[in-house]
Amino acid sequence: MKSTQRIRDKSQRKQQIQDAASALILKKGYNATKIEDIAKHIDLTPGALYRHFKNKDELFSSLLIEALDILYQRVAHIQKLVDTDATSKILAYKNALYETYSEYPLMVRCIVHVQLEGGISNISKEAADKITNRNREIVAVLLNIFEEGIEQGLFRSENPVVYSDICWGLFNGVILWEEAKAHVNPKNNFLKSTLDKSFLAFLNGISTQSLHSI
Amino acid sequence: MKSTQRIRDKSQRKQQIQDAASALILKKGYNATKIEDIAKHIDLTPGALYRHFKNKDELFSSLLIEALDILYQRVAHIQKLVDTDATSKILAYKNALYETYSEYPLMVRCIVHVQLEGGISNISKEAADKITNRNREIVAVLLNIFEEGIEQGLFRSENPVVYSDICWGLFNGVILWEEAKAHVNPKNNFLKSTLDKSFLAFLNGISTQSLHSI
Amino acid sequence: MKSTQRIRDKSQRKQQIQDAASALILKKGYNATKIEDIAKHIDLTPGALYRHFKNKDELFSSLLIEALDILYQRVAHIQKLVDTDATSKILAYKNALYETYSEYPLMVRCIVHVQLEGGISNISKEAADKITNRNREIVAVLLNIFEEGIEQGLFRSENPVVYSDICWGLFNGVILWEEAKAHVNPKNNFLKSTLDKSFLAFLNGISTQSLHSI
Amino acid sequence: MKSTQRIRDKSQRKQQIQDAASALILKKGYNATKIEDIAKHIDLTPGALYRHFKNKDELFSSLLIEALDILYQRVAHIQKLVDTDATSKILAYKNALYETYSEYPLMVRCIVHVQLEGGISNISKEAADKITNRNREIVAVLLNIFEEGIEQGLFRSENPVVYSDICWGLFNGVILWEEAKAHVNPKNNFLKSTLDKSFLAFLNGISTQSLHSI
DNA sequence: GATGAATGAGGTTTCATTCAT
DNA sequence: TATGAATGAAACCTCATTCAT
Repeated sequence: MKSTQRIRDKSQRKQQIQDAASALILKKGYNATKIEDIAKHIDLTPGALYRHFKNKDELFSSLLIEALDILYQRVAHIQKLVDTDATSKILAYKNALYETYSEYPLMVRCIVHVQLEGGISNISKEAADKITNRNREIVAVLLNIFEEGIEQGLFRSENPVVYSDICWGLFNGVILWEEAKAHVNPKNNFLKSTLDKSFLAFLNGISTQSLHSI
Repeated sequence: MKSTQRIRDKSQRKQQIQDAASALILKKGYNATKIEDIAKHIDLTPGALYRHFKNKDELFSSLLIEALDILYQRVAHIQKLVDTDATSKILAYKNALYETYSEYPLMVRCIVHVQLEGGISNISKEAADKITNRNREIVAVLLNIFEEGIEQGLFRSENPVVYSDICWGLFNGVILWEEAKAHVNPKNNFLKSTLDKSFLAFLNGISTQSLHSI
Repeated sequence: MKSTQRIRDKSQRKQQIQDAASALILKKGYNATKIEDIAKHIDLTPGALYRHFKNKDELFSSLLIEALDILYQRVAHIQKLVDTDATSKILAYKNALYETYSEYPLMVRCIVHVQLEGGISNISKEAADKITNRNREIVAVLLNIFEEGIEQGLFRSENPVVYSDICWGLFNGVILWEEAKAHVNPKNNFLKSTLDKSFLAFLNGISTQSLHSI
Repeated sequence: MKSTQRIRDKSQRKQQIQDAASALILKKGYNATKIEDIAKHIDLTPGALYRHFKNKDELFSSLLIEALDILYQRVAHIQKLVDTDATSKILAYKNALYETYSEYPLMVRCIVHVQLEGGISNISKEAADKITNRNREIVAVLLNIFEEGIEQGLFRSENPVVYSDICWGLFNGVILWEEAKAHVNPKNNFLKSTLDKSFLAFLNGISTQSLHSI
């Protein structure tokens, strides 16, 4: 059907724009990435781009929302796992983060950008709310796992919010730091390995029993 | 003496500009902070600002350099401590980071900004080099402590670079995350406490013996 | 075809800008000619101008490059003339200079401006090199003619560089002087006539035989 | 006497400023030479400079006026020479030009600058008139010599204005051209020699008899 | 008389966004 | 629906000139 074709085309084009934006922002930073750059990168004109996204911030936030949606699907699934201890769930959570980051490498940048700039200015309330809520949901999962782990006596007794905050800080911080190092010296990319070790160390540090896997 | 007065005036004015810039960037983000905002904030015209800083990026980088210089003095001192084990030194390092951050709250933002934007564009080579070198020196101290700790058998055997990378990621990540939370809800500011706990957990996780202090 | 139309449009607009710039600089001088003046003169906004020229100096240098390219074509052709003595070739060279100047009256201004300001600051290395090289090529032609004339015994024996330097000084100097006079009193414009006489006098002065044409 | 001392001081300071301005403009061009540069160059402050010159253009024009006054004294003297033929007088005129230029190397730049920019904007009517009148007087001397030479049958019959225009163009043009060459390659400075040859060639070209001196 | 920080007006340049074609 | 030139609103930055000290 013609209309289906159209919709697919439109949707593909949208994806194309997002990919281009993602790649360029990743390389040059948000402010250094111009609308015209993005358009040119996929043989489009600035005007055409505005048929798909209301403005630059809306395009940017769409990247974040997409990543957060995928991430949510992945972490939501972890909650439901049975026969899995909290420690493994945290590691699964970390893997979900990492996998989503692999597919949407802009995810961390977006999150940090939002933190640095205190939000995204020119987006609809809906988009802003969606980001806030998804964030909350995603963090809530982590919180739940820590609560569970503490209840089960696996983790030392502590406010689970503290644990979840540390986890998020650790993830974003390590990604950011390793990205920066990889940017300077692209050959030595130990991102995944460092990330894994950081989580193992942290988990080991809050566990009531020594983890053999370390 | 007149000339002394003048020098103090000039130096004070420079500090004033840096303070205003720091406060505004902290509140609104780097790009959203306009030269005119900074100037107005201290009852000055934009032009006057350029007597003290060659351009916006140079002003910005001066904030980072100042913080890094102070930070370096503090961490350099840690290296020389005797009768102090590696674990305590890491905690001292973290405290140095936190204290410097308390005085120069923009420090973390700057570091992250530089990582996000891939450097600062309009600064002199000297300024850029200074930042790079100070950074290297500061990280080198951390690296040394970890090497020492591993050697002494206090920390599990691992590439010390991994440990130092995790530390930096952890510090920046936690600060950033807690800042963002405090921004949304200024009353609940658990930054220091969460940071302390994160380091203790991490240290505990990599220690060969359980740390009693946790 | 649409694209052809577009290209012509773009190219025409570029020409329009150059014409406006040329006219205004001729009237008011380079520094007194503002980007906004040029834009207004052709019902454009300053910003639109930057789609065609990277900056003011690049626009300015484009005027010079265009003139030098045309000039080169004209003088290069003279070299190849057979059955033409060196004296006639010099006169042909002078005519080429004058004709190009007639079409690009900014040519002399540009050359002199470059000499006064010691170059053009904000242009790409390519543009700067192009100017330097074209200049060299154009002067080289004149040099060759003088070498030839000296060899043929038409001109008194002398370093041909001296002759060519004098010619260039003479041309630019007379144009500049007559332009200034015409500026004060537009009615009495003897530029062409004075230029012709100056070259005849100079050629007569360096010839081994009296030139009947004077 | 105290007041005499003061006046001398003031006068010396003024000279100092003029010298600094001259040197800097010569090196960097008029627009690239900032008031603060000039002041710093002689350990002065911008404010102090304005005690001696009403504004930048007034300072600039003072340089021109001083040179023109000296030049006038020198060429006026030539008119009164007896037992000197017109040809020698022209050469003396050229020497006066060159000598003045040697002492006030900005002279040619100023003249050309005025021609390029169509005058000097921010100067008093008196200053502007002084420049115009001195110029006229100086040119008048040259004109007289040519009239005399034509009358005496030394120079070919021609409108003497044409001859004087060519002379001025030749002088300024050759100086400008050679300055530009010397700027690129300071070692090969043939300014004086080329200038002399240019005048000899020109004079020979308009003479009714061959000049032996060439 | 000197100082030099500050002004203020104006310049160049940038770019997200629009809109006639 | 796509085009891409143009807009327009700011931003950064410059510097001759002033003026309180």
